[in-house]
Amino acid sequence: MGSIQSLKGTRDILPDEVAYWQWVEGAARRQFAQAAYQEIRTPIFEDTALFARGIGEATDVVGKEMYTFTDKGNRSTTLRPENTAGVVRAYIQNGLAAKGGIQRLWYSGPMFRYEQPQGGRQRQFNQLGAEVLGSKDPRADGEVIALAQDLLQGLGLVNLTMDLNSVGDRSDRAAYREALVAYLTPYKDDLDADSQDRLNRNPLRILDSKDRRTQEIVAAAPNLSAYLSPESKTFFDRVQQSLSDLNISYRLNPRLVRGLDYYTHTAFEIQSADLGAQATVCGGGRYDGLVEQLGGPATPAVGWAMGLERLMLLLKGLGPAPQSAFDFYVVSRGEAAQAQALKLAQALRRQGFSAELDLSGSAFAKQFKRADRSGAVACLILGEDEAIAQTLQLKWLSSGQQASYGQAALLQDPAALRQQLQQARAAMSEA
RNA sequence: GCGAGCGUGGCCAAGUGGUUAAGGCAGUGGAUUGUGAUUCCACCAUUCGCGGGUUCAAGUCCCGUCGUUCGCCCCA
Repeated sequence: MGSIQSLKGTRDILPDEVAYWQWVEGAARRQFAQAAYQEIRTPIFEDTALFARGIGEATDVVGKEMYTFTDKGNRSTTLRPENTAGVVRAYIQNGLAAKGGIQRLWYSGPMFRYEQPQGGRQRQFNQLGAEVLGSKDPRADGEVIALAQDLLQGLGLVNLTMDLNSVGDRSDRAAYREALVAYLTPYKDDLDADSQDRLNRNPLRILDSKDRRTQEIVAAAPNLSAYLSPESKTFFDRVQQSLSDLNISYRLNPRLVRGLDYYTHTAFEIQSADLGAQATVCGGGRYDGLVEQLGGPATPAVGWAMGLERLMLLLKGLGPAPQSAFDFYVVSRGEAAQAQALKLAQALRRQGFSAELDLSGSAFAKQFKRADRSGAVACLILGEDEAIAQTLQLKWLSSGQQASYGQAALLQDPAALRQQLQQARAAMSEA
């Protein structure tokens, strides 16, 4: 080879695939606008301390997956591995809390984790996310989850399941952690190696180990739900109530423990059986302590993040992305006609039509073949004869019908032309 | 970071040590000097991810390396 390749775990999204991305982005943008969520764009790299403090030193994301480097000013800098910490930082720094009320935010963009790539997992990947800051109302949890569900459903994804759990507040978890460690310690030697390691560092993660022996041991472990305070229990009940009010189905999973330390109370994951080991399409929950932990005022919050590459894998399995057909393909032959075609294409675009100009200069037969494949609704033909007469032929590609127009006359009534295109398009989609 | 599989043109591939690396799709030019299909012809990899080794001989065997796929870990 010798030529430079994209780095491991990164990939190009080529024009054919971009149709899916634009489809998803458009749907998300509309959905968020309807629910009064505003877009926020934060930097792709941040102070390393933001993630260390926000996500938690003991997590795998911080411990072994961050792209961290020292910049020329000797600052420890990290490519964001997720965006909740960044959004919270922006919320605090820009005084959004002081504006009062509830902030509903969404974002979309690349995240970076140094991991072994696999289907549905890359080193640079894109997440779409929603965050509601400033509400401790359990309906906020319901709203945010419904938004994710509606978006996925609107894209035609129906074979998804959602797991739900409450991980309680900080003191609930501390009490549970103690009980869990007490239960697991006698079995220490029977746990898988990773779980043994986690016994001190992050024991809750042992709950969703995939190791069979560990699973057997964990099956009889004390349940987190038994350690929830009455307040936490009530809150979780009300979250579930709001989900059933919204007709959202879910499965209670007492083992669901998410890998980022900031989660409190609600935790959920939306999964697909069609993604192999990377089943989670969307994950999130409540993080009532994070804003304060990062130096802001005590602020309850709830949100989620969706893995767009995983979403694309699912959508590709369902069929092609919807695309609107192109209006005109312009073919020409002869110097004078070619010049006129160039001007014609521009005039069409200025009237709001889409027009692709054939630049090949090859035989008409070849140009028509390309017109056919371009997906255009109609073809405009300018040859030597038309150049002299200042006319053009308009050919409807699906019916083959063709008519002659004066070059100036074609655009005299754009509304009528637009209507004709619409009719031809409708006929195309019927066929 | 660990374990296993795979790497032949833009894409899909045949090839399992012996002279010139099948075939299909796509592409380009032509048969058709002004009309999309079909058909036909021509062109399209001095080289099999990369580097080294074994051999008279390597796409084919060995080692390394890079990439990729699947699983673990973890997550979106």
